[in-house]
Amino acid sequence: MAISLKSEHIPRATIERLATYLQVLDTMRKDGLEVISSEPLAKACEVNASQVRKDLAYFGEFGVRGVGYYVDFLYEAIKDCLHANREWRAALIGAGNLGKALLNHQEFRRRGLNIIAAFDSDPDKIGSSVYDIEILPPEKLGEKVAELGIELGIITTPPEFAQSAADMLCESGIRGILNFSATRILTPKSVITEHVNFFHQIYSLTFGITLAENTRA
Amino acid sequence: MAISLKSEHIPRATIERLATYLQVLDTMRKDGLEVISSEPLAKACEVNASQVRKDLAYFGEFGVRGVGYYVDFLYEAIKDCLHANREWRAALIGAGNLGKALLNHQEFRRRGLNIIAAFDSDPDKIGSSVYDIEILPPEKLGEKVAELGIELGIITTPPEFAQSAADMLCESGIRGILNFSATRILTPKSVITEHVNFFHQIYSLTFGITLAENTRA
DNA sequence: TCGTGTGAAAATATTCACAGCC
DNA sequence: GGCTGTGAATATTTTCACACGA
Repeated sequence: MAISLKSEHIPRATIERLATYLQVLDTMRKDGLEVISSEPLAKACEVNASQVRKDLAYFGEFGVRGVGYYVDFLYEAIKDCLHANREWRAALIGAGNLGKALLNHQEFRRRGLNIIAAFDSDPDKIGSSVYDIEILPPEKLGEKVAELGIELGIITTPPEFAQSAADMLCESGIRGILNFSATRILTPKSVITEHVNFFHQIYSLTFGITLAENTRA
Repeated sequence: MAISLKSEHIPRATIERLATYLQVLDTMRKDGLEVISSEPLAKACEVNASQVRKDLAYFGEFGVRGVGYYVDFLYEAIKDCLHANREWRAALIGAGNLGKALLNHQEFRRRGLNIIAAFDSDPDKIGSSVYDIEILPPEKLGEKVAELGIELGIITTPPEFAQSAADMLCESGIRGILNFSATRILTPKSVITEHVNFFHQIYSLTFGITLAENTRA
């Protein structure tokens, strides 16, 4: 499917919601649901129904008036919108607990994110294999990125090594970085960086719970 | 420190940014920096300087005019704002790869999130220990939550078990849920749920990279 | 003088309401 | 008849610009 943007700028919040719609549609698809309208889809995602329609309208017309959206079709359409309808190859730096868990995260593979190379500077780890992926020394990064056509980098190192991992990834010719480390990293504008910080949600919980307790009182 | 809200409603985006400020201030603190002004702090977080000041203004006045913010003081103040200045106890359901990684995630402990109980329905896992935490059968959940004063639940099960894990957590008297599973879960309003979905960031990357490629052309 | 704290202005995002189409 | 797609109205968030205080 050819997706052409109807608007110059797409809000970041829209991209995040599209990812949520995908997740919910995936569940609905597995449950054998064939058609869904914006109202129940919105409810499942805890957003407003016109929000759903507006988000989709940035990219095209995917529904049928009077009917709703065909689940399979919409699922594929949104994947197209996000350019998630192809394999994306990634290299991971930092084979600690989290890194190893991500290396074996089936959900990534199922959705097209293939982590096909892993790096760590610990000599005890180098040479060992984690779920069929050999841990290589960081010096091999540039070589592997070129050889395997890797476009994404995933950083799961301790914070003190995160920036140098980012620098190496940028130099290797990668296009985007997913940073799971407990620090912010800086990259040139040509490399897009996304930060995954569990404390966003954790503090939303601690704040929200305490707020609820205090307003109830 | 006593924090009193200056405004009824705090934007969710503000809470997320406060979590980011904390992360950056933590790094600055480790680097021995004592005073910071909104401008460089904002730059490190990739936001606008008045955004930083406005976010803080929801909670109080933490700076010194003409000087800036004392790093240590601001760090503690923000933790107070988020109610992150105390231990929060959590139970984890689903001792797979990701669950185990989180059980041993030092960053959680260091920042006050203690996962002190873990549950899994797999008989092969029950009774084994992951980093000193014994894996218990789900039937023990209610008992442990009461006994240990657990307030948060973390779901790391496969998607098909996530809702029932959520139901059990709600019934056990937990206050908030952090859902890492690949599906949305529904909870009563009295239990706050936060969804962690790595694909928010992954799709932001795939979308952003492809957009950059196309507009460059 | 310098940088915070904050109303006012601008920009952005969300929701409404209904025309249009199946 | 029912639900999408969308312009217009609303609400929210961000940024500006400057008064204020160290």
